Amino acid sequence: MPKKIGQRKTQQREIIFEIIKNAPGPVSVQEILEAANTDEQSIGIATIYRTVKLLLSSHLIQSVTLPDGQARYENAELAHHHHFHCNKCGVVTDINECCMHLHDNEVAGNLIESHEITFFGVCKACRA
Amino acid sequence: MPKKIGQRKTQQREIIFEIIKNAPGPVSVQEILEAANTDEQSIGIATIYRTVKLLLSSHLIQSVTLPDGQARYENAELAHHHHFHCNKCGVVTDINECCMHLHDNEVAGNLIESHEITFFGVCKACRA
DNA sequence: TTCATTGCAAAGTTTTTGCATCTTT
DNA sequence: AAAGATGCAAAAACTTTGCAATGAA
Repeated sequence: MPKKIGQRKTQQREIIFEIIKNAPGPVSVQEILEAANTDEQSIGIATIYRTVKLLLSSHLIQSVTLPDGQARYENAELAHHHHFHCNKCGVVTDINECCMHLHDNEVAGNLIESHEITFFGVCKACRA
Repeated sequence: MPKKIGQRKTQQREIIFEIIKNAPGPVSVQEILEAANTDEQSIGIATIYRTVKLLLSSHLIQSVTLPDGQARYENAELAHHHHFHCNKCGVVTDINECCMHLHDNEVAGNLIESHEITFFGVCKACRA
């Protein structure tokens, strides 16, 4: 399955896609910007926004909108999972367990095809 | 349970809270602004933003983020519920049943304080 | 060499803040 | 009268866009 990112494969696009793929949870544009700007490399904010849009329309990443209203992006190839949002530090991480068992695919007369769960609380690090 | 809105009860705060409470669904800041500015009354945008924050921190309203990424607000007194988003007609409805039983208030080392679930599928009307 | 892509800076949007004035208590 | 709340306008924050320079093919 060839991954096509725009019409040309550039260093910036590779880096941005890698950052999103390797993150422990969905990342915001600000988080991508910080990760993309190190001593060795530097990517402009406009490129980040443009690349995120490009990756979205190529279905290589997908957006996750949590109840905090902040848009975040994650690799589109991930298995079914949910998200945990720390009320203290704001970090969002993936939760691979799914405690919902939809034997019942119907709720209140509606046919359920999928679901998204966001947990809120205090993360492992903030509890310490 | 007395409802305290800030330290003073003002007309603006009453109006904004009423708009949110009486709306048929969660409303955005823009929608509140439009509803609050009629021939008879006029409320500034800064007051809307300030009041929404105040109502949120007083837990009189809560924010809901629909798949369009826009932040919306609803009365917090609605019982614990979730949302169903119809993939066909786009309508969002409340789901009053909660099939999640968090006997376990810890997941992957994180302390769980609350959760939100969004179901996606085909609504009752679209199935007909 | 060609032309898509980048980075900067300017322009749009959205949200917050400072401050003088107004209103609640 | 005192102190919180409002409205305006300015400022800050967040996104998008134009354009000359750059770099992938």
